[in-house]
Amino acid sequence: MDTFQALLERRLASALSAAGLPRAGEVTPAADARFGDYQTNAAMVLAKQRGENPRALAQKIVRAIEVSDFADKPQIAGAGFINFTLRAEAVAAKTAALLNDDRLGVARADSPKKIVIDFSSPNVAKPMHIGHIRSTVLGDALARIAEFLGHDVIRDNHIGDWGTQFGMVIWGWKNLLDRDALARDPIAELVRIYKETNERATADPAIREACREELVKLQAHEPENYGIWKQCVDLSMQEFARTYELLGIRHDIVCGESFYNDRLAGVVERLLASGIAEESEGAIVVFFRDVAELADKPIIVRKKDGGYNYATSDVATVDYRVQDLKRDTCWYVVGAPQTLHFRQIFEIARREGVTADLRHIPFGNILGEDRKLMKTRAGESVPLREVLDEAVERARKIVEEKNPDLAEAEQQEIARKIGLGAVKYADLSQYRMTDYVFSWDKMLSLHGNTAPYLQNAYVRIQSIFRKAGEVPPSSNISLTEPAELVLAKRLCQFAEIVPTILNDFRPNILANYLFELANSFHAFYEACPVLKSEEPARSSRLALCRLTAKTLQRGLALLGIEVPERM
RNA sequence: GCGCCCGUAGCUCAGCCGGAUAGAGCAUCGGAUUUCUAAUCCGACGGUCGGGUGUUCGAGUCACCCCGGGCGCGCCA
Repeated sequence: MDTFQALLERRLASALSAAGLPRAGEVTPAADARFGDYQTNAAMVLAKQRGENPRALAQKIVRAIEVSDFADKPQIAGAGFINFTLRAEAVAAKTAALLNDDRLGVARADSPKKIVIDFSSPNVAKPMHIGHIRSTVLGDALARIAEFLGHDVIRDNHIGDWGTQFGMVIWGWKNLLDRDALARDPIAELVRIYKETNERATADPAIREACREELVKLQAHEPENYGIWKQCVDLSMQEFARTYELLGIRHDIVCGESFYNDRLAGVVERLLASGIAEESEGAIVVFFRDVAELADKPIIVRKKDGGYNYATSDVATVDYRVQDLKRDTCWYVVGAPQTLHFRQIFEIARREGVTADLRHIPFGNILGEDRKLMKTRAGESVPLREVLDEAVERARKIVEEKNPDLAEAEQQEIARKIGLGAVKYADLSQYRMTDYVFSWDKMLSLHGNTAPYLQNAYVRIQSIFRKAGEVPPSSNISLTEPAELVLAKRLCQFAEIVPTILNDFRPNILANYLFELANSFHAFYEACPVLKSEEPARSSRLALCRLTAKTLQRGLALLGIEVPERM
């Protein structure tokens, strides 16, 4: 099923060909409703290329183009724009067709990719904190969208489960561990022993040395230390799993840093053999002398003490994803501060002949109301679980106040959908690079571009259907009121915008669309009574409601957000 | 020093490959309810898009130079 945009592009191409002109320009949604629904700049682009008059070229194109089966006669305006206005019957027919399409008109990708998405990536022996929201929620949404578009997606949790900090964790485990505390709250106890060990090591060189020895034993896979490490990983994973379950997020594989341990020596040998890496000041280093931005920014792949660092394991990770997982596309949903690191890693991969599309998808920070990095009063990062629990609790209070008659269990379930939806949407509705200010009042507001506002539109529709009782689903749609036409056109645009999200990894494009859809629906709801209207308007409006609900539900699902039936 | 990101209404933010008179929400002010969830809608007010130069028929968007803020840059991850 073609979108109107795709249809117009095809008709434009035919017209250009018939007029003896090369393909040029594009069809975009009109900037403003008074210019119709779609516009093309083809005449202006051609005029520039050929040094001809744009309006004359536009005339030529308009004479050659055939759109009368779904649009009014194209209008020429401004410097040479050609504007198209859809006919209401065509919009009605398209809307009716969408009702019977599970994909709501969204085409599958022409060439499906085999993608691995690296997202969330928390650190073992530390709690997930507010800073993990963006990677987790953004990566999950991109995975859902890519899958819906027909791509083959593997979700990989590249957990931080290896590194020098484990020397201290193991020393603390052996000397400071409180078993009861560990049973009560494993992560908190691991954090406590790590912090205390760190303090002692700072003050006492003997303890510092002992920690180093524990680390060396771990790296040699000495059974006791390896066992302690494994317990730390398992306990952490259990904790992460609870958070992911609450969020409704899953991974297909968990290949953390330790997964690559036995591949690191091989990576360095290979880089040395190929001349990509060289020895420098005792370390093994890759220089990028021929790349201007990287010329003075080498990267170490083996420390002078013989140890490897995360650059090494990231090179090994590229290998595994491309060769073992057979991926042609790798997305790294990792914060903006790591931009340089990934440029270096990708440049190494390029030198090794990797042709897969390696993409760092960076994002900005979450700020507190003071516009500084969000922290607790004590100056520590805010645990993610606390944020999510508070979101649900705040939503519950609102539901309780607005809808006291609902059973408590239902209130709780609604609160979960609203609270978590609010947190996710606050993140996804913003361009990923902007640092955004975390505000409970804003994200839980029923006004404006928020999850509850969108969920409310869905709920109002469900309420209509509950009142309507048994209605045979009709796809007889006639659009007479302006608000009906605006809503129907909006519904047709879903299929146009979804594929564009992945151009630059911007789920906020979808969020903005859904906000506008909900807006159009609310306007329709005010202007057009549904149940009290006469046939055939009643059936037609019910059909519009049904498609709106389906589109809201599907769109929010692509963002990882659920809809309640009441709220 | 080198590099990356951000700077749009009083506040919080949209604005995808350059396209027409730059849009929302909050706040402020004014309206709408015997009506399907007013948990909503409609309207008004509000802008030298940080500054400048350039490319272009056309620049918030592209290039270069400044200013301001954030972040990163050989042995942490």
